[in-house]
Amino acid sequence: MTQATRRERGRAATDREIRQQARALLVNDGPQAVTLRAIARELGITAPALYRYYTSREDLVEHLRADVCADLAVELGNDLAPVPESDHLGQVLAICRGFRAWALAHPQEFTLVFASPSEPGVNCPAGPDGKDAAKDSFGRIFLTVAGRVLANGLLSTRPDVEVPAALVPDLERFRLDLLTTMAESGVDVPADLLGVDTAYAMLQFWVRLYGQVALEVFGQFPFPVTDAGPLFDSMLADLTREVGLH
Amino acid sequence: MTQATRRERGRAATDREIRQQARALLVNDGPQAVTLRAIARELGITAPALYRYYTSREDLVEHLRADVCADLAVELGNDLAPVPESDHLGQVLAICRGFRAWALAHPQEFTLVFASPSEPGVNCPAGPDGKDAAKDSFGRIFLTVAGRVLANGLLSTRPDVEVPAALVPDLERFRLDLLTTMAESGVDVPADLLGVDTAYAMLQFWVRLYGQVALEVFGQFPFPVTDAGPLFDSMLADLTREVGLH
DNA sequence: GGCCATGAGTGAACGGTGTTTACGAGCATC
DNA sequence: GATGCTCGTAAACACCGTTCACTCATGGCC
Repeated sequence: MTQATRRERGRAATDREIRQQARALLVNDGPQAVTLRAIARELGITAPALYRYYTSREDLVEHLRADVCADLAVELGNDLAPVPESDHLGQVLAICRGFRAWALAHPQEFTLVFASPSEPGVNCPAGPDGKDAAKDSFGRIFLTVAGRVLANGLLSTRPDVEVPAALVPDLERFRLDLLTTMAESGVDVPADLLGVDTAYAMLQFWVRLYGQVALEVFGQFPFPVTDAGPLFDSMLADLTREVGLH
Repeated sequence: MTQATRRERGRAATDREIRQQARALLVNDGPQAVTLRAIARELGITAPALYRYYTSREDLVEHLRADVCADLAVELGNDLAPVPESDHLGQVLAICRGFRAWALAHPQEFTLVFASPSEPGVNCPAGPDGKDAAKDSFGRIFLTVAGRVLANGLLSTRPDVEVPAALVPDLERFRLDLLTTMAESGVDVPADLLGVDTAYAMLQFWVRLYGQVALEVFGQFPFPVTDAGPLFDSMLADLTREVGLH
């Protein structure tokens, strides 16, 4: 079981503790509170000791981002679990509502992961294939649901919206990426069911979902909204209707 | 002209300089670089002197937010100027594109003003009427354009989308707020042209505009996008079509 | 014109931060 | 048992926001 040596186990344990405490500070007191000295204090060690685990504070925060993503992924998985796999609309609604609920419940984490203005490549510790390794676990769960919907031929792109020509090359790459990712997740999507138009529809879906959630988290309504829930559901209904999901 | 005394003029001048330097630091080196000591250093004074002007660093940042808003408002005004007032669609496009361009060109400022996770009341120095005084100048310019469109009866809400019942009270307040604000801006909008459904449409318009811009600024696309411009224009076309603007 | 309150700015200090460096104790291995 | 490697410490440096006691020019008032 634990082939790791005694030292390795100890190291892994404190590493877990570090991230755990960092996370607690982030949630309870905001991002400016996640400070090396505070983390060390909670663990009963001194700040420089943390440099045995992370090269800098920013490095730690980066790993924190990945942790948050992973947690979000399992949380969305839990939201998805009670919905029967055959209820495709229900699954889509569950994951979208789950994402919103998570974001509203964890604004600090949401900001850290989804609203940090950083040039690409700095923010995300890219995996060996150049992809964002951290957010992948989160994206995968979205794509698994989307894949199941696609595999059942439940999506119908609107013929009246045409894909902007300038986006076609990017979308083509996205399409291939989707197909491989879905295949990895065990969902077999016939390639002809996922055209460039479908990829475009998925992009637009995400844009609106992300946008609505971000607006809610940052409270950027043009007037005080007592309950944004119905607004979100209205948007969600519009969204599912537009992609032909019923 | 300058009735102010010598001291008052000096005070106002250094205040301007403070905000100017703070702004420069924000733009060039990010929010964490706008530090009291750095600002003071640039001005050739010491940090405690800044406390004669602002009660704390947070207070200064708050005023910085207002400055940014005001600048955004005048910039949008400039974008709007070359478009003839009769070209309503052109005005709407100009202001939306202007907002996007500003956000992409000033990500730090955008984050500061539009993506800071803060409970309401803390963030914005509310005016005497309880409204967000800073963002008002920015919202007003949007509303002026919207008002002109409305006054000409160019908006047609879709009959197939119904307003969520839970939002009606909020929307009613928003509607009245809109009418008074538009009247203040010199645009006379007949009250019957701005129903709750129209207010809802305007809300949705803003949600999608804000959402798309935020997504672009934070680069949260599910795949690398070489040029997001066409995507934005596509969304904008969709948006104007949905509100019946042609 | 002289007086004095006021207000801008200073310097030192306190407690906090990230980070580097030199050093010591303990574990794993030969 | 000696050796080397790893985790952790203590001290130090350079910053940061903020407070406080202090100067000193300014501006209103007699």
